[in-house]
Amino acid sequence: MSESASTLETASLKAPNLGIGAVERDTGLSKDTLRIWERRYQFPVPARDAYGERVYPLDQVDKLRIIKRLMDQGMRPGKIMHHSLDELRAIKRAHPEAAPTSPELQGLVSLILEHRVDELRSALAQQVLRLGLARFVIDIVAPLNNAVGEAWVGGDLAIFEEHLYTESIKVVLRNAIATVPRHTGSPRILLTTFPKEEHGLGLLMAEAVLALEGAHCVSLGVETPIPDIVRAAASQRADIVALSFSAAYAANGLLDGLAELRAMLPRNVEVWAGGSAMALVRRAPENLRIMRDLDAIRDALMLWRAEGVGT
Amino acid sequence: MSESASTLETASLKAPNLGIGAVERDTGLSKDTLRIWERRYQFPVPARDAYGERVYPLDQVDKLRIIKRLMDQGMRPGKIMHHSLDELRAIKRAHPEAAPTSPELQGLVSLILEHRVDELRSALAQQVLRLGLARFVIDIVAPLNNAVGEAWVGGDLAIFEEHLYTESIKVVLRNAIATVPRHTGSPRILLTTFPKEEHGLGLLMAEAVLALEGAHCVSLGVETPIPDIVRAAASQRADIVALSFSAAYAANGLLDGLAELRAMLPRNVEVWAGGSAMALVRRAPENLRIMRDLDAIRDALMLWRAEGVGT
DNA sequence: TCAAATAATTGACCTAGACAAAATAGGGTA
DNA sequence: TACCCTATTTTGTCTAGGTCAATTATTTGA
Repeated sequence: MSESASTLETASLKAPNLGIGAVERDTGLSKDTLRIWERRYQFPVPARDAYGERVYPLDQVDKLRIIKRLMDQGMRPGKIMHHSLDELRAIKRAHPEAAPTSPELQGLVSLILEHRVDELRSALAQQVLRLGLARFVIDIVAPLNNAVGEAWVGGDLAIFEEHLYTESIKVVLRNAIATVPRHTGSPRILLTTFPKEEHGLGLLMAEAVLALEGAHCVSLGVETPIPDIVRAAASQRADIVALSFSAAYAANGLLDGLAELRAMLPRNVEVWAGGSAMALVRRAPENLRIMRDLDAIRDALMLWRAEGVGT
Repeated sequence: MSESASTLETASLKAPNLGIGAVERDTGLSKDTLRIWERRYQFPVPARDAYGERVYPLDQVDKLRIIKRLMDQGMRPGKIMHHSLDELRAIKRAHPEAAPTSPELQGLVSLILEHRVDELRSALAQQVLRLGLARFVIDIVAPLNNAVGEAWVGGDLAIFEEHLYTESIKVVLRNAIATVPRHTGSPRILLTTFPKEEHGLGLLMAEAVLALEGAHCVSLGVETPIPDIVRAAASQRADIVALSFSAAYAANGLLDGLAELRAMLPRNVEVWAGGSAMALVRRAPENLRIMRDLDAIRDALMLWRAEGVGT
């Protein structure tokens, strides 16, 4: 409602603050959460416009984004809310999630930082050729994702740079997958994510690994409602339904959703879940397989084949 | 909070209703909107669980989805809310947005309906070869999108079938774009969507048309915050920023967002907006170009080149 | 040292009212 | 008839503060 109109048309940069709806969009924190944090932790502290509506300064939005990222790694809001932006970044550096970055990866990261999209893309394509698709995904893309995430929290990477990176990886991966001969083989695997999970990169990485092993992959893209996953599995005669969850996925819905899906699916269809969402580590629900990393996917595939069809 | 746990584990299908959060996800209607509709129009009429929380039966969710779709075409909630599902579908059929479907398209639609993904994909690829990429996008993909939308509202198409279709088109388009030689040419065009606009198909269609004309396209993918679009345009030295808006895009944010973007961008960078969002037809804001269809993109490109660089 | 019980934290949900922006309808004029 | 300007709906987003189940942390007891 607010969030614009404040336009002064003075040609130079402006738009110094955002309404609560815009902040919800840009941070992924619900309006409810934003309001209750303000009450409980005295942060954020938005100004008010002429109509009494919240107006968030940009630096507070930046801080909210970092807090969200730290929470995705398991920290609790009450503990970190009162720190300054710089302190939060220091905390982050003390809790690295990535393995120590190899000089090779560092080279790719600098290409991203310098916005050399074309060079990045050909460097990536070259690595695919050199390592093969599977090793490329496991040894390059996965750690690179972590490194990019780190850089983002560290304040060294803008959102658009992350977008540029993600798009490049997607292009390279899709091209590589397209070269894998179309396999009529088994098992038949349906890939997708739950609603609210819009990150499709993990899906693509899984598809690359699976397709390479000769599985018949059908991707629904992201955000398929659960009843439709069930219908799609039936129509595609899927042996396995594979779900991907990014670190940002709302923890609560995850286990519930998986249980719901499991219950609606025929018993002979397996459910595989993977990704960097925290909720996946805690407990492993019954009757479904959790993949901690991409290598686990290959192992699971071997296992499935060893067990024979229809187990 | 509700939305599961009700699991009876009776093996057969269940999950007959959803909490308000799940409905928000699956319909795209905000919690606020769902609650106020209930107050104003006596629809939806969710049951309440043991804690007094709303529990929506599946058929009401279906009706909400249709209503959302009709509103995306410009109808107003107060007018259509009280009709039954069948009446709504009848209304829909009386307001077709698509041009009369050619038998050729009908063939593709049946492939979708019969879930013959592989055949659909090769039929599409074949059309690309036959017509060329540009005509394929303009004469096949665009009307096919409409036809699929129609079928969905008519109740003939499940969500997962739409996903299957969208993924197929994306795969075919990306492959085709990848074969276009990487052009270092001008103009340099940055493509993306605003936050909350997750439909990337329009973007891909535009990219296909533009790349074919020799423009240098850089896609950021979907949902880039406005300040980051500005930064990306600078870093990529873009001459043009192209935005895509699907019919489902929240009307209000659109014009505001475009004005904001326009104000933050240097004057010599053009802003192009296209897509099927209703808000685009009404008024054409200053200093930016609205594309009503894909042919308009080609015209605009010619015009830009005729005007010469740096106008 | 480990497990069970208790306490604190957290976010999703609730009601109900206010109000600006957008869409429609009314009325007068060229 | 076409057009513009002004009411009058209509609509969704925002406000406030309250409740509560589920999760996480801490203490206690064996």
